[in-house]
Amino acid sequence: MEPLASLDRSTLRERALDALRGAILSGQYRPGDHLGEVELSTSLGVSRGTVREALRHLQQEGLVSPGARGMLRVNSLTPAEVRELFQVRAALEGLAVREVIGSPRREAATTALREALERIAAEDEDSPARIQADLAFHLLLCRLSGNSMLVEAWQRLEGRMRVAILNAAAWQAPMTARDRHAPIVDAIERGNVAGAQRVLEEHMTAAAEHFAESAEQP
Amino acid sequence: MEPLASLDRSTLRERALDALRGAILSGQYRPGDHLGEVELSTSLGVSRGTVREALRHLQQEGLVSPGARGMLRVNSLTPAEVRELFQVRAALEGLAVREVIGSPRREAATTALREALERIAAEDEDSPARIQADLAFHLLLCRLSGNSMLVEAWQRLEGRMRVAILNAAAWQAPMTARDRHAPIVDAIERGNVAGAQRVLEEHMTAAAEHFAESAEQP
DNA sequence: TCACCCAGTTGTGTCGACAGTCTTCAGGTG
DNA sequence: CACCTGAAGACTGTCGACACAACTGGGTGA
Repeated sequence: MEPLASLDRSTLRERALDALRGAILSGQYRPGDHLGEVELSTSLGVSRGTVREALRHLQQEGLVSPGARGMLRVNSLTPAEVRELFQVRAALEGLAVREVIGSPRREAATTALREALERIAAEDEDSPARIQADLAFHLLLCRLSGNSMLVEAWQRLEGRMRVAILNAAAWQAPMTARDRHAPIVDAIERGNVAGAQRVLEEHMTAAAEHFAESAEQP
Repeated sequence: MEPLASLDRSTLRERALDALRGAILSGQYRPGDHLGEVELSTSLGVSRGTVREALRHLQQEGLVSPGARGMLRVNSLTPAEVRELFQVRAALEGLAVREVIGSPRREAATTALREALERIAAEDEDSPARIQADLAFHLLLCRLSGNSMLVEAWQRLEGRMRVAILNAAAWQAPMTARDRHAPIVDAIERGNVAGAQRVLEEHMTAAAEHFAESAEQP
């Protein structure tokens, strides 16, 4: 007789948060849509206060922003903001690259990054899972730096990144292609700080332009 | 007859948030202290729900973190986290420096930064106002980059920075001295990217060590 | 003596209700 | 016809109460 699976101890607030975040990131709510507390609480089957807390959390994540009379709306990013966002990402991941290369665990790190590369390649192009794998690669890079504050800062940007990606109706496969990411890992393996940073920078700039352009013609 | 001053339209939640943040950052609550919803709501004279929302906000700011049974406690940082924090700051402000130097408004920026420098010097050493002015200088640097996402990312770190500073019982005046910051502005004025970044990096490293050491012997 | 059980206390989690505000629109008034 | 006025509707802001889980301390039986 197998042991019982441990019970789900998450609070309603957490589950509501996940549900709302998922609904927004899956495109169920489009940028500009109004998220009413009453409507959401009835459809989720929880009280308004619980929904409210989840919405406030999403607000701090940057997925929704307050409009007139405190009413929350799904956020969207201007092309300029998209470019700015990827600049910040480049700065953060640049630090990550420097740290990874300078760390004694560089070998193990490259191995882990190559595995993440495989997981990207294993997903269908244009699928949400591929986006997830792509972001997971970059997050792993941050984690491998061993800098927990860096990881936190990056994760706080994640919501907005997903908004930017989501707004790009036409998701171009080349953006997640192996040859975009592999050179980064290669440079890390060789211990080439300048090279890794340059490749990363180029990747971010290209991505920024791609998503910024998509945001220009809604 | 002069026009009436516009009324304060802030919500109770915002005021509770400010009050709690101020209480923590002024040292009224020390790291590790338990922040009970009931206690706070009675002393602030608002309902638990309102306090609750403010606490959740502080949680996302990194000022408090959940302990056993979801009870919130005032956060403290380990020396390692302090060093990591300042590394991230260096990366972000490094980007800011690059952007400011590359922007056409570089002259106006240096003027503004020098004014901020004056405001630091105008405050008494070892005073909270001086810490405020110091942080304002760095925030201004980020703002002048024109990158709103950078500003946001920096501000999300601000809470934790203040925790780190607060934990350093002995605030050493040299940390906010003019000769710590002036070289940064000088290098920006000269358009010396590498120099500005190096000075900034040194400033951050020195600050990190200072605050990390203070955190080591509580 | 020690393990166990059982209130009592102290927290947070969640809810439903009331209050206040802004918008909208119909209707009256000059 | 333009404008002011009032009522209705749709929101969010705020509150108090109940439910529930975890720790605490003392009593009980072997």
